[in-house]
Amino acid sequence: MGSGRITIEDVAAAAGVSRQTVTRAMNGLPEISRRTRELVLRTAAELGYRPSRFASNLAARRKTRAVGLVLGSLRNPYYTELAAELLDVVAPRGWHVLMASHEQGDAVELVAALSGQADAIVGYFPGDEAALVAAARGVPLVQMERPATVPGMHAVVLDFDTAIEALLDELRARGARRFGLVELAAPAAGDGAGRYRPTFRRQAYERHAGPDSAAAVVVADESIRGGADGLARLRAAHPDVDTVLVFNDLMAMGAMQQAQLDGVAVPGDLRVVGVDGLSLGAVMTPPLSTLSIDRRALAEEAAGIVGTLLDGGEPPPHPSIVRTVTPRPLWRESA
Amino acid sequence: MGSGRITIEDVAAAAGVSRQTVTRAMNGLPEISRRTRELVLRTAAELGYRPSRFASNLAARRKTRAVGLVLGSLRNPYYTELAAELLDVVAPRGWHVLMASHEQGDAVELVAALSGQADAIVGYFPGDEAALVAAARGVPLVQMERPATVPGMHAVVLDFDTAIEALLDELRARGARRFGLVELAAPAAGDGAGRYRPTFRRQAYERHAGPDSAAAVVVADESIRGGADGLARLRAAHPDVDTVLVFNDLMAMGAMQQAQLDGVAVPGDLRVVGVDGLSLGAVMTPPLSTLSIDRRALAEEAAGIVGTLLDGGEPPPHPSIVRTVTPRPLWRESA
DNA sequence: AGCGTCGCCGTGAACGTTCACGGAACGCGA
DNA sequence: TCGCGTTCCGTGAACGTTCACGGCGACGCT
Repeated sequence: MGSGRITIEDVAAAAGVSRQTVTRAMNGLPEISRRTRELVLRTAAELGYRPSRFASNLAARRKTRAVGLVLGSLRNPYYTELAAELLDVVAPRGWHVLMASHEQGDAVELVAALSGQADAIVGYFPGDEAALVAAARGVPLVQMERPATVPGMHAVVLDFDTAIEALLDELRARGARRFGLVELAAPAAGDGAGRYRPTFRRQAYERHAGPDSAAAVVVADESIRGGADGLARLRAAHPDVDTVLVFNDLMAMGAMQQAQLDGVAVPGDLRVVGVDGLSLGAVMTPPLSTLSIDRRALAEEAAGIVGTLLDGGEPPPHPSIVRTVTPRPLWRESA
Repeated sequence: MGSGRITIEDVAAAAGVSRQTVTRAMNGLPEISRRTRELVLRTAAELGYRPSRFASNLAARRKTRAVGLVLGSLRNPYYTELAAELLDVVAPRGWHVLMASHEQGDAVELVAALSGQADAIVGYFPGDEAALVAAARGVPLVQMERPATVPGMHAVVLDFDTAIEALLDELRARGARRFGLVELAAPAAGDGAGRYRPTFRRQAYERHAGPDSAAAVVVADESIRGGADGLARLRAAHPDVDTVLVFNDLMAMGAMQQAQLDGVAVPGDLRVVGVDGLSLGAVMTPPLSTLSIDRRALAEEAAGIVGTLLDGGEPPPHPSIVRTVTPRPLWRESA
């Protein structure tokens, strides 16, 4: 009983063999007899021996990569579908994925915790960028839906300006006269903690929905309930709104539910369109129109950045790598 | 240019300082002057130095735990909500979570890959248990919804027998006369790869739904589309079925969608009840009744097993630890 | 001048495993 | 008996970092 941990030497001593023989037994290597293998395995089990994965990986010069993924919430299908895509993208390369969400703590804490276990961290990081790269302790950060402004931080951003302009044009062609927006109360990709800052979606909306539409904005929580509540408030304050854009699909589902509750016909009385492009939107009644974000593309761009950062030339190519993905309208029946 | 990797010594040499000074600079430790810290940081960046997390964790005697989580799919909210719960449960303990899903490969491969990076692996493992524990190379496995039959494998199981009996009783009280079941084609928790084996849900159904109901079973894929397709086939073959139990909520959503498409009133003409208890079921029209699985309890039991296994007395307490969770009906309007 | 303190920096020795060897014991044919 | 191959097993030396020291100037105080 040295200083706590049971090492390979303890097992070797107890079994009356050498280190190397224990290794052979544990890892199923050849050059060991059936008898001793079983002996070693048995005594290892009795002692409760558990190899140190750190020592093992170090000694074996294993180059296995792990990327941390920080999401807003695992209860929002958008994030989990993004996670699914990222897994699909990085699995062929043999990378592992460490998961974390904002529900577990401050982004800076999450990054700090992850930095010891991951070779790169991608995802949504609210908070001060400088603090984030400091917490990362040298492991590269790839931020989503927010441009990178400090070295060490990279990004894949969404071009909402282009996307929302096109979306609103088409909605007008379909008869929309008065727009409204259900905006996010505490932007996941925002800057300050707790402090509200208009999201890129809102900025694009206000730029393209007409001068009088900037007033028809309510903020709501990022949940089904929040979306329902938001729509109720929006309609109370602006009864003339005939087309509402909702921050994301989850909230849009809540909004549609609320509309149904209030006897408002969708899309007859009110056009509803979300953002995200969740497949679950298709099973709503009516199916939800949405500004679809190509999560596969997001994942691929992020993985691409990580790849060039990790496997690329020794010096980091550029201060910051930024790539862009443009959302596209997905017309279903709700608008 | 030793043998590829840039080590701390390379940086030290390039900066004209010692190992320890580089460590101090990289980790923000005291006992170093401002000048040299910046010098070291700069040369480290130029060289593209990236500390080995394995060496670091080993030398620092860090005891950070990581648990692997193997799920069926990240596109099924049931799994991701379970993941969310597990994260919530283990985050306070400071554990990390490595994510993997069946979509990325065979469970045995996943376990083998994860075993090098995780201290324990929990989740859904189709396939031969012995092969799984072999692939785990000593790291404990906690299996969900399937009892453990070999040492090294532990489990948290679901008591569908009790739950489904109660469910069917209540459905009969509500007027159900003829039951049907949409069963899973390729059970995630099954035994063989590809080879069909009745799930515990089906076994319980057949035991309690009456002798004539065993025939009214169709198998379908684990997806919304699969559920829709399954219901269509079930109704074609058994038009007299007035109450259908669907393997999970995702498939049940598809079934409801199909019913609506076919002009079948739910619950008027057909009662539909799923399994899982997804919160998203509440936004369906009509809201989906379901046999709710307490994912928080599942996660807590799994984490509990891992905890006793890892922190417990040196010898593993028992050949196998098995804990049970009982699903409970969640009545909404679809039944 | 002597002494203690403080700030900065460097040197062995871990940490727990795997890799590349080398070597003993045994069997077998010539 | 010798030679040779097989099978099994053990011994340094890595792997790349952090920890616990110890050293060495500079400075201030008595």
